[in-house]
Amino acid sequence: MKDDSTEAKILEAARHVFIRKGMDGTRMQEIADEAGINKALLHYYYRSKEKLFEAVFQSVFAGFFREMKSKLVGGNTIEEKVEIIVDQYTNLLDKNPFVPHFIINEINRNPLTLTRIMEQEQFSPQLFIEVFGGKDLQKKGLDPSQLIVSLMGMMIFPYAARNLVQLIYFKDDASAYENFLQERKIFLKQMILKMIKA
Amino acid sequence: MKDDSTEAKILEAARHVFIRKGMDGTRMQEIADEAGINKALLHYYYRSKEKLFEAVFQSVFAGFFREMKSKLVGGNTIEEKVEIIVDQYTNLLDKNPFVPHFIINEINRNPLTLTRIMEQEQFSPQLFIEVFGGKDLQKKGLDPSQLIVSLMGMMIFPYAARNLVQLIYFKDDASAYENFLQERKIFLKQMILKMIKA
DNA sequence: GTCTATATGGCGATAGAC
DNA sequence: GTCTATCGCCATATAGAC
Repeated sequence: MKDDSTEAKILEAARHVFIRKGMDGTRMQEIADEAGINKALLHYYYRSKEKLFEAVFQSVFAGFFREMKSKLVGGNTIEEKVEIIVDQYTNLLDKNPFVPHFIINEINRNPLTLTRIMEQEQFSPQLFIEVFGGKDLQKKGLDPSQLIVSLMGMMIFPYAARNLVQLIYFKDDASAYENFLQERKIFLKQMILKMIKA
Repeated sequence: MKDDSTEAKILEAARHVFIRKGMDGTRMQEIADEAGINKALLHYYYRSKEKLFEAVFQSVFAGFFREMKSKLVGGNTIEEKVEIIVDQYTNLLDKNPFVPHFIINEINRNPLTLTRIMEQEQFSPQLFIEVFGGKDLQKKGLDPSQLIVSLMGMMIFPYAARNLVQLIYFKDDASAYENFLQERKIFLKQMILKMIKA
């Protein structure tokens, strides 16, 4: 049963608007409209725009990290683990395509917000390093952090720069781009395995 | 000899501020302060904030594409070409670390701005596809556009998310991160060659 | 808790003197 | 061309009735 309290409706509406337009670009009126309530109520529940933004950010990324973590415990072979990571990441990005835009803006606004949430959720990059067998990689002369940053870039970029890539490569045909993203899952799994082979 | 006319000083100041804070986050007063002149002068030379922003965007990316293109004509073997692309890209990003942030914001604001400039400068992704030998890749079952999007992601992400990655992996030690980026050049060249091998 | 009305401040833009 | 002063608007935030 979905929480349809006013407070929850506001958070939900704020999530939509903030993710698309960022902190600066968002108007409180727009959030109020989307929530179907009055502007003054926003301030009644969340004292200020800044506080509302923080609440949204918290709710989005606490969930994000929690889900990533829970899925990462499964899988046995390195191939299976790679499959899980790619699928899980793309699932999250398909559901929330504006998250990369949102996160990059907040990184530049206040980098500590995100690390605080990561600590709260006990999420650390060490988790990824272990998944990829950090020791084994180093024996092969591969820096695990270089690999993980590459992985992130390859997965996130087509969403962060979606409008541009879609326009350039697909003449702005959205369904062709969806197809591209779908095929990309297979491509990514292949590439990652290629990269970690000696 | 550097152009120290008022008009040029304004564009330079606007470039700094807009790239860091984006269109919404930038105040005309801040640009005026950085240029050492009065706010009213901004409107004298560039009619509006929007027009000034467009002028900045044009100046940054016309140069960006022109430089990329001129460097891409050199090189013979595929190894040499990869070396050129990685070096050229990282050079540009080292000089303008906030460009990814800037560009991602503008992509979401108005995707057409960028493609218009690309057309002006006769820059097309076909250029990259040719560099990587698109026909050969397809024979190997590799989609050239998937490869190029991956390349972009791997190169750009560590700059777009710099503050976050630096904080997480290097406890916010900037010089350690510079080192990471330096080593990354070698890593990227290795990975790209691995990826395009059968 | 929810609304209408209003205060308060900030920002882009302009007027007009020099 | 460059400045000071100011307009007009819009957005956040609050007051106060219901």
